Amino acid sequence: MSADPKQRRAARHAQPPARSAPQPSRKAPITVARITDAALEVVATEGYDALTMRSVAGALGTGPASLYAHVVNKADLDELLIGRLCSELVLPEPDPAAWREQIRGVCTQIRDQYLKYPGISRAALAMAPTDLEIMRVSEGMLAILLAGDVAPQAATWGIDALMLYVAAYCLETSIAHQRAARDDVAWVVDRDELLHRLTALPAASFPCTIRHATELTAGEGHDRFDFTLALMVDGLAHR
Amino acid sequence: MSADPKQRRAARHAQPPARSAPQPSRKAPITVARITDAALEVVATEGYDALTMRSVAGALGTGPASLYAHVVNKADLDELLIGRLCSELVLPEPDPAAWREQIRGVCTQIRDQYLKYPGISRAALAMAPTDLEIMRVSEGMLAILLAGDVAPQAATWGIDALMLYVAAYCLETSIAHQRAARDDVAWVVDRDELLHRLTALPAASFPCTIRHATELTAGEGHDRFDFTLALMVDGLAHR
DNA sequence: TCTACGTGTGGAACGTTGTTCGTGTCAAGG
DNA sequence: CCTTGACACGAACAACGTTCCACACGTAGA
Repeated sequence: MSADPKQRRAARHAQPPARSAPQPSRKAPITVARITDAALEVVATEGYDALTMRSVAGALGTGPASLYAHVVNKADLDELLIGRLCSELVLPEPDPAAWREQIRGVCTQIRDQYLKYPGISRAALAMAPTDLEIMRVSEGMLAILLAGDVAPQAATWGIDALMLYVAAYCLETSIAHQRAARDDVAWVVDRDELLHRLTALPAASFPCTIRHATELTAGEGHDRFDFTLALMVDGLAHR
Repeated sequence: MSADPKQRRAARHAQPPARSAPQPSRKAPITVARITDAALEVVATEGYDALTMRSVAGALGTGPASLYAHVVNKADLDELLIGRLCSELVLPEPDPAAWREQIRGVCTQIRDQYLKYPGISRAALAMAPTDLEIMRVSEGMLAILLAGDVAPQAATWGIDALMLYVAAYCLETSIAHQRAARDDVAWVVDRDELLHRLTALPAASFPCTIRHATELTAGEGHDRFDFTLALMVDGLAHR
C-alpha cells in the first residue's frame, strides 16, 4: 500500500480496487472501514458536532495522528461517511407506472439515513458531489425520472433540487431535535408555546402570521417534508 | 445598560427598544452595530470561514474579549448577521395579479444577499427561525402568497421549502465558488472537464448519467435556481 | 540467521478557534 | 473629592485539526 494517504484516496476512487488480498492480519489494524464505522457510531450516539478526529481515534483506542495514515482530512472523513450512507440506499428498478412513489421512496430513505446520524447532512451539503456512491444514487434517481417520461433537463435539475432540499430539511430538523434535547425538555415540540409566541407578536406588523398561526405551527412528523416532496415531484410531472 | 449580555439579547428581541437616550459618547465605543458591520465586511471580503471572533475584533482594533460584552456567542453574532441581511430586503406590497413574480423577486433578493456574503447561508441554515427580522420576511412572503389565493397551509409550508432551498442553493454555490478560487483557476466552471469526467464513468453502471451528461452539466448562471423556483411556485399555484 | 528497510502507529506538539477571568480605565453620581 | 459601576482588553484555558518524529514490527535481502 502506498505511504501517501492522498494516493490512497485516489486509489479508493478507482472503482474496483482490483482484488487485493484481504490480508486478515492479526491484532486488528486500523483500516478505513474501521475508521468509518467508528465515526458513524460517534455521530449516531453523540451527533455530528461530537465528530472529532480525537473522538473517533478514542473510539478506536488510539491517538488522532493514527488516522492520518488512512484519511487525508476531516473533509475526507466526511466524504467517506456520506459515501457509506449512500451505499446503503436501495435503488429500485425503474417502474414507469410508479415513478413518483419510487422517487419519494428514495428521498425518504435519504432522509431517514440523514436523521439516523444527526447533523451529518451538514457534511453532505458542504461536499462536492464528486463521490462515486453519490453518483450512483443520482444515476438511480435519474433512471426513475426518465422512466417516468420526465424531460432530461427537468430530471437532472429536479434531482439536484430534491437532494438539496432533503439535506437542508434534515439539517434543520436535526438541529431542532438536539436543541430540544439539550435545553430541558421539549422546547420546539411544544406547539402551544410556539403558537402563543406567534400570537404575541405585534398585530400591526404581523397580520398574516397571527391570523394563520395554526397553519404555521401545523404538521406532525414529516408532513412538511411529504408536502414539499409531492410539490416538487408533481411539478416535474407536468413539464 | 445591563451588564449581562444575555439580557441585552433579550432586550434586542423586545421589538421597540423603547427610546433610550442615543447617548452619543465620544471616542467610538464598541456597539452591536459596529460589530455587525465589521463582521459583514469580513465575510464579504474573506468569506464566512474567515469570520472569527478574532478577525472581527481585529477589524475593530481590539481583542476578542471585547466583543463578549455586546454579543453572547458566535451563534448570536450569526443571528445578528442574518437579521441584518433580512432587514435589507425590500418586501413589495402584495399584488394578486403578480404574486408569482413577487415571490420569485423576494427569493432572488435573498439569494443575492447570501451570495454577496459567501458562505453566510450556512449560518442561516443552522439557525432557529426565531429572529424578528426573519419573521418579517416570512410575513411578507406569506402576504404575497395569500394574495395569490394560495391555500394557507400550502403557503406556510411552501415558504418554508423555498427558504430552505434558497439557503442550500447559496451554500452550495458559495462553496463551489471559493473552491474554484482556491484550486488554481476555474475548476468547477470548466464544463468540458466535468463533462469529460462524466462520460469517463463505467458505462455499465452509469448509463443514464452518461447519456444525459450534457443536461447534467447544463445551465448558465442561475438557470438551475430559476428552474427550481418556478417549479415550486407553479406547484403552489395549483393546490 | 542476522540485518536493513519500509510501513503503520501514536505521543507530543503547533497554530487556531471560541470563551472566560481578572485587571485596568474612565465617566457619572453623591 | 471619592466611590461606584460599566466597559475594554491582555492573558489564559480547553478543544480543535494537523504535523513531526521516534518507536515497533513484519518482511526481503545478504
